This record gives sequence, structure tokens and C-alpha cells, in this order.
Amino acid sequence: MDSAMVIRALGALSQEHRLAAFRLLVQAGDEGMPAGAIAEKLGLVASSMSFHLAALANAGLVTQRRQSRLIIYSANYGVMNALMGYLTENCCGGVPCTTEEMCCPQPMATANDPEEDVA
Amino acid sequence: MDSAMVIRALGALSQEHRLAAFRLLVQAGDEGMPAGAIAEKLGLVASSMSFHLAALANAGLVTQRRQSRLIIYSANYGVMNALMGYLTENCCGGVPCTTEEMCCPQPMATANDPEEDVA
DNA sequence: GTCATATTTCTATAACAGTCAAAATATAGG
DNA sequence: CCTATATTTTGACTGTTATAGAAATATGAC
Repeated sequence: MDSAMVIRALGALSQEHRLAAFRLLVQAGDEGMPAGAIAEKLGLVASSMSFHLAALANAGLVTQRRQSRLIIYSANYGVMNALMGYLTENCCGGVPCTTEEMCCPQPMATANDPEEDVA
Repeated sequence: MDSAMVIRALGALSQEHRLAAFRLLVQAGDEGMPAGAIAEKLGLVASSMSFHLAALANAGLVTQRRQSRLIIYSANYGVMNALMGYLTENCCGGVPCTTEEMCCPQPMATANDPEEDVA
């Protein structure tokens, strides 16, 4: 992953609604979520959601597939992995930024982790 | 680190010159670099560099200290660590995004001690 | 105090990002 | 073919970001 791709990925995630959408898709897993469901969950009108999903897709962070009338979005872990790798190598002095504890926990597939601000 | 801080940090890094400046400061280590040296290295006029350094400082990613007439910028590893922690926890399905090899190498005894409260 | 250096702040301008309504496209069912 | 649903694209508008030159601020030397 070169720095131009990194900048696109960071730019895609550096927006409230896009970060929220990506987190939602990460939770949704490989099954993904239809655009309308994401929009409803985040309280956005369809066209705005489409705009943001396009930005995430442009950065490669999400993929889309059509299922009948729905368009299903899924998180692309590969690009996220590459982004984390770049940041670790280039922005953390070559050592992992995360602590040992949070770096290597049990894989433990968790469902939902309610956080601070759920709009 | 809450999502608003994450968005500021990601936004700060999602720009060519700011990402380059931050990488430079990570390489420079705790010693840091004066604003003018960063500007010269990146080929930016002083006022533009100052604008970008202010954005990084606003996100907490760099700190500044005056040394005589120079203003020395340094990378703030703590905030970068917190950002990586957030992304790992919220955007990677709860498991580290980086591969085992790059995730858990030898800690390699560095000068800085990343004992920030990252939760 | 005056001058030189390093950096920031101000100002103007150009480019880009985000929002929403309306129109367009794609799919499915009578 | 017509209608309904799901989503994207387009267009207008507003707000933010990036740029560079000029002016202001801070420090140090004389």
C-alpha cells in the first residue's frame, strides 16, 4: 500500500458518518448490510448515504454486491489490514503502536460493543 | 479516545503533506525537528507548513516546544497509540488487523513508554 | 532600540466536501 | 407494460480546506 492509497483510506474514515458506517459493516461481518439499512441506522437520507458509501468504496474499504433490489455493502478487511500495516511501519517508529495486551488478545469473535455516542 | 478524537486524528493524517510531516517526525524521534527544517524537507512555504503543523497539533498528534528562535515539533506517540487501539478494536472486528508477524515482534526496548490509557 | 531570523497569523482566493431534493437507473411483481 | 422499491446520480447550495503572500509576533545579537 503506497502513501496515496493510505491518504484515500484515512480520508474516507475521517468523517463521522463514514466512520460509523464502516464500524457498522465491520460488526456486520461478511454478510454485510444493504445501503438502506445503513442509512436508516445512521439517520441519513439515501442520497447522502450513497455519497459516503461511494467514498468508502473508492478507498477500497468496502465492497458492494447486488442482491436482487438491494445493494449489500461489506467491509474489506484486506485494505484495512494494509492500512494498519502502513501506519505501524511508517507512523509508529517501526514498532506496534498498540500495547501487547490489545495487540494480541484471544481472537474472540464478539457481537456488539456499545460505545459512547450512538446518534 | 472517543470517535470525535479519532476523526480529528484521521483527518489530520489524511493529507499528503501532513502525513509526510508526521512520518518525518516519527523518524526524528523524541529530538523532534524545527518547523523550518520540516518545511524545507517537504518543499513547502513556511505559512503552509505552519497551517499543517497546527492541524496535527490540534489533533494531538504532535507537540511543540520553543528552543530559542526555533519551534521544535515532535510526534506524540501516545495519541497515535490510542488511534491504533481504537481502529483495532472498532474497525478490525476486535482482532488485530496487522498480521501476527508485524503485530507481535520483539518489543525492542525503545525510549518512549506507551503506557497511555487507551480505552 | 534596531536589525535579522524563525514562525505564526491574517487575508484573499481557489478547490473540495457534505447535504438534500429531484431525476435517473435497476430490479421485481402484477 | 406499468407500478413500486432500492439505490445512485445530478444539481444547487453552503461550509470547509489548502495555498501563498503580506503582516505580525517572538527571540536573539549588536
